[in-house]
Amino acid sequence: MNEQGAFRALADPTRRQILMHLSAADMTIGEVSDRFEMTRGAIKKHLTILEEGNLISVQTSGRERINHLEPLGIKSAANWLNYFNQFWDDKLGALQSAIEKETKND
Amino acid sequence: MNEQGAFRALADPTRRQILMHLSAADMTIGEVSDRFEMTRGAIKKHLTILEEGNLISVQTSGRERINHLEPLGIKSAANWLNYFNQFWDDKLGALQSAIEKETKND
DNA sequence: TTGACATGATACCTTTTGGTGATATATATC
DNA sequence: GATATATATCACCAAAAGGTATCATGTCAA
Repeated sequence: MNEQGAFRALADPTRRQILMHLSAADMTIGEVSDRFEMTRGAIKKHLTILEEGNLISVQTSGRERINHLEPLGIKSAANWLNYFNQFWDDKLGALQSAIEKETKND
Repeated sequence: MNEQGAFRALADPTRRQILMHLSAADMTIGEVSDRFEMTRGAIKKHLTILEEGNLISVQTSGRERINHLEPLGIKSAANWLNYFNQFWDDKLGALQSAIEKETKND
């Protein structure tokens, strides 16, 4: 629950692109902003919103802030969406129930 | 692809609640707005945005408009999120690859 | 300690968003 | 036809979002 922060963060295309970049490697704010034609300030705001949605987490190292992907928010959004699978695809729903069972036994 | 409309629509909590209501039953605009303390006009706007994101589709019947859940948009958002599973949960990723294979053989 | 570098923070601007209220149109129903 | 019902549309408003520019702070390196 509390998927609001995650869905709010996911609504912006720039933020989704940031997540894609962070899936390739952890990055500092500067490294992220190098990949966009936008000021550091704007990127910093996006990173803050991603952090609030628990889609990324941040580790400070000296004067750098290293951003990396965080499962929590992404999973909460994905779980919310997966609720709807049951309404049009029973087979998929059954398999995903199996996954949940499986992952609990880790 | 083109998941922007879906994610934009999902960002608002009222719209996510509407989807939950529509998962129980198809509803006219009036029936949806009866479930919220908000004007019909506001609900109509939300339904338009949900339709633009392909999260619902609408069938006209006389003077009524019947809204019902639509897999397309929800699946496109879910698929986008599922891409990230591979980065922290190999077992889950493997099982979901199996699902994709399975559902293609339908 | 001085200077360069990475980030933090703030004020400001424009556009979008989420909502209201009023009015118009189309369709049932009597 | 007259009237009630369901929705459509439009103007309007306040607040939030997305961006810039500027200045402050903390840290590394010589």
